[in-house]
Amino acid sequence: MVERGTIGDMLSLPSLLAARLEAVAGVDPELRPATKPQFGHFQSNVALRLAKDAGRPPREVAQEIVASVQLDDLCEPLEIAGPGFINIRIKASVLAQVATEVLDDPAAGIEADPTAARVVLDYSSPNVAKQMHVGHLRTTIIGDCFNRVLTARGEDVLPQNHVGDWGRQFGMLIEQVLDENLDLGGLDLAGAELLYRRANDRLKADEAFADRARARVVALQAGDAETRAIWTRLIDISKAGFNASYARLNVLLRDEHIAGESMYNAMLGDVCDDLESRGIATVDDGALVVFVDGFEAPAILRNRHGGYGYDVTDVASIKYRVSALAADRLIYVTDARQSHHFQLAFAVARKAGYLPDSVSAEHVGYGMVLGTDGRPFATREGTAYPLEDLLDVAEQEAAPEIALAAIKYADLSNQLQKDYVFDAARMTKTTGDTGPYLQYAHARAARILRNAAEAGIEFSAVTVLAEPAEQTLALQLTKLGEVVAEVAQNLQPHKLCTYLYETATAMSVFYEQCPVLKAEGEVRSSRLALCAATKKVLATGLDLLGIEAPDRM
RNA sequence: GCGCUCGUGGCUCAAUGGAUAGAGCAGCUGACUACGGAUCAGCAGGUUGGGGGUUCGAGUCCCUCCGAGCGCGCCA
Repeated sequence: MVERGTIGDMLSLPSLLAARLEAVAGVDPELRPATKPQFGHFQSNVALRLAKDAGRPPREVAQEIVASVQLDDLCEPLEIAGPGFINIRIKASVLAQVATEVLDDPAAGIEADPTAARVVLDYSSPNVAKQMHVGHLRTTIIGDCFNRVLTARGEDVLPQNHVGDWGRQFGMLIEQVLDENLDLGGLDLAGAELLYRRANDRLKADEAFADRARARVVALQAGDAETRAIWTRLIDISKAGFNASYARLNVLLRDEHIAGESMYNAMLGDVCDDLESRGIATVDDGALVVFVDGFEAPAILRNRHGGYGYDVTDVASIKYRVSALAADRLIYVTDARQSHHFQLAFAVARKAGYLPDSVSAEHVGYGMVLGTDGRPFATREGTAYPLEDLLDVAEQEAAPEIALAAIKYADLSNQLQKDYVFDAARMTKTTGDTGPYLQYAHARAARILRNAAEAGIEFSAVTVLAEPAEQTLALQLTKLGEVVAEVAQNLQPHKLCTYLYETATAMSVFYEQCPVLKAEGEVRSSRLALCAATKKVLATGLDLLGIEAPDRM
């Protein structure tokens, strides 16, 4: 048997194996999950690499390692295969023990990062007086997932919703409100968007109106009371609309996370003055700009008309988040097209000293949402597709809880930078690699546990793992912690999706091959414990994706 | 013109420089008086866009070409 303190309490099973192998091999054994079941549970290729330097046959080197490594307490006898791979199979009793540890751990094996720090996470960022559209779906879902994953790792996550609540569009909006003598009390976000369109149409057609709109922007910036009051009302109307969408999406964003563009407005002048006085920013062609090595075009802090663009706003946001919010890590979740902009903003902030080397800054760029025709998802008129309508489309295929799971899983389960096709019929299927399939596997485990409870059958630990399907599932359950750690580091949610899909598949195979309630004695109680651990892992993992795991479907 | 992202079965996607490139969908064969089959088992389907190179080993790294999408100073 394994001594107490050698598993779980101190080291995860893979770390323990790696440490024992390294003690013999002298280098990191690069332990990997086995690529096929017949190769065992884990494999190491260390002999292949050592053999090259030593000028000896790889299998001979592998033999030496196998002969001297101490793994008898954890593993079946090691095997050497192919050109010199060392294949490792964990003992069933050890698998049972680590599976039980997952069951007993409230965090299901997810460990806090000892270097946890403050993460400022920028996502969602809708625009005032516009409904959220398909483009906001991804940033909101992805950001929400990062929020949950990083929080689970013990990070101090501070969401920042960079709402578009400032800029020239407010001149025309407010002027249109005044012209129409509009009662803002009866206006919702959809109505505000119509107002936006009316104002925008008129701006193009009516030069006098355009002049008044420009003057209104000046009044807004100068703090004119009536102008500010209308501006504030438009923001409140928009926030109510955003919150309705957030509630429907079941994401964690709240009003307190709103840090709109207007918040940085007062800082922009100071940033410009600071950078100009230190010679970092220079006047070029009438604009105040910063040239950075590696970038052909400069960042434009202030245009030739004295206006501020989004380069300087994001530089200010970096400065603010590092100094005032004490960020140790900055993450911006926006579409991939803004990649260049953020690399430039980061470079300017580094050059200015606003972003010290101790603080990391990452732009997570995601691809577009395409229709089934392979083109950007848009309305028939070619305008952006409203988010609420998109949810409606999915809910025509499945109940809201299922449809939302389908959408989120489809969004998170492929590499973020790729475009993906929004195919409501496909993503809501309950077979295959979909959100609903994962929910179903969870519901199956829940049903068995429910039936057991009704029958008064008790269980406590995983003790018997005679069947291959049981072993595969048990091993799978122990990997949640490392997968979550990897996602927190690399910000790739699809890795978690893949893991959960494999877990659901392992559960389904177990379900077919290993009757639980029809079994008896210790086998039954062990299988019940395995079901409980599976339910916990699936529910925990789905929650990190922002997906609910109902007990019944 | 420069830069970024991408190119893997009919379709949608995986794959830390490691073994015979894995899944799902669609197609075909099977398994239901069931812990609710919203499932499972199996078959078929691939010279990883082309060509070089590095390596014991390349879908992965380097070079080059082809193709797709997106960016490239005063909109955000």
